Amino acid sequence: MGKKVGLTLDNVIDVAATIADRDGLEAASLRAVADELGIKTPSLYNHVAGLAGLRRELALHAARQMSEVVAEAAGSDTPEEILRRTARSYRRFALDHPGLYSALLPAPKPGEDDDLYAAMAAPVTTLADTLVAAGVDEQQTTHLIRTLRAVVHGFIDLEMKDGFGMPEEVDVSFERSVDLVIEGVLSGAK
Amino acid sequence: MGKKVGLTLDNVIDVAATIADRDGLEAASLRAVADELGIKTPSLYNHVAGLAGLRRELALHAARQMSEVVAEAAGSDTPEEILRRTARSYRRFALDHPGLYSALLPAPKPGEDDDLYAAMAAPVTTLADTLVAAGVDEQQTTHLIRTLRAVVHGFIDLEMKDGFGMPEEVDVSFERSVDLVIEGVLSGAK
DNA sequence: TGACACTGACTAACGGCATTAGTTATAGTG
DNA sequence: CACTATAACTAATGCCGTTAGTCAGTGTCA
Repeated sequence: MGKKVGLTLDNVIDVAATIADRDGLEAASLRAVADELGIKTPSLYNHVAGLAGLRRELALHAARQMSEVVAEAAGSDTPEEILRRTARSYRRFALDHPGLYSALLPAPKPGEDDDLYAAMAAPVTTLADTLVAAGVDEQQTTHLIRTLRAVVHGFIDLEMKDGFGMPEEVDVSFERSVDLVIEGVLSGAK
Repeated sequence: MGKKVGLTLDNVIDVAATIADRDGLEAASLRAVADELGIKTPSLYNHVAGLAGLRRELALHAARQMSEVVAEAAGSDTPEEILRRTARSYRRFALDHPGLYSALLPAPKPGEDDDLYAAMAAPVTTLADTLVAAGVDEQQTTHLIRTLRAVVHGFIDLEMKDGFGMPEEVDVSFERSVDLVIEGVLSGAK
């Protein structure tokens, strides 16, 4: 039968990411990915360490893309604008790639998977630098970043899982949520 | 063999909730619940509509408990204090019952499961009433509640999935996040 | 060029889980 | 006391992940 199809890890990840974004992370099973690639499930083990490995690769893939997206947003004028654009980009990525975004949680423990941990920490680090550069007290940044992350992630998660009743004006709500927090963060402890 | 063990729906839910809170929602499988109850998996179908049905019952159970918890917090003096206590109670419930809290998402679509929808809407409705009573413009409450829910849920979700790097002072961060948002919400558009 | 190891596909088999269909004994009701 | 509904059961199917063992094509090196 078919031998040496010439499959690469990137190939596997791309297919898995597509399925995850289309049908949800759960749907990106080894079976589904293998079928889509035209191979049998066990053959995937030559590229990926089982389902857990596939999930890990997806998380890494997502973290890298997210880092790029967030890095692009860092090229603005004022700190407010940087934070606003970062938040918007973050949400846009999540809505465009719900499967990949889901793969981003849970995070690994600090000592457990250094590569993944570093990749996931990158956007947060960028944000931290921005805040410090804006004159925010370094002691406070930890708390402030947590607030920002909480608002943005919470909003996205509720939005994706349909936790909001009325479907309209969600964009407006997001803008207001982000503005409110940014304002509070930058004025409160400068 | 053993017949008529005298099992009730509440029994099933209690066991499932215990497993979910101890080992995670995923671990509350039909198999695990049946084993714990001393019956075989198919027998559960006499009490619950499969795994989806069990999850639905867990969500309903969680929503009712959450409503109680939130309702208790509504008995404070100032609107600020009500909101603060509500946020704290919400988080405490999530940390005490991580499995049940997970079952609370995703929410059903408005027309899909009216009982569950109503149960899950109750805490939000309580909050909305509180805000309006505090003099917040009714037009704005939708946005404001979304902000509050986003911060609280986002914080909890990141906390539970270990999305925060440093383990210490998470309580402090939560208080600051909530205070910041409450302040902004109540002062911004009163 | 030809032997040879490596790679990456395969088949076979197992175990966990959810689900459905069909069976049977118990418990409550007339 | 018979009858019916209930709530347990067994048996069987299918999906999924995983492991072990097999085998053919690919590239390398003497």
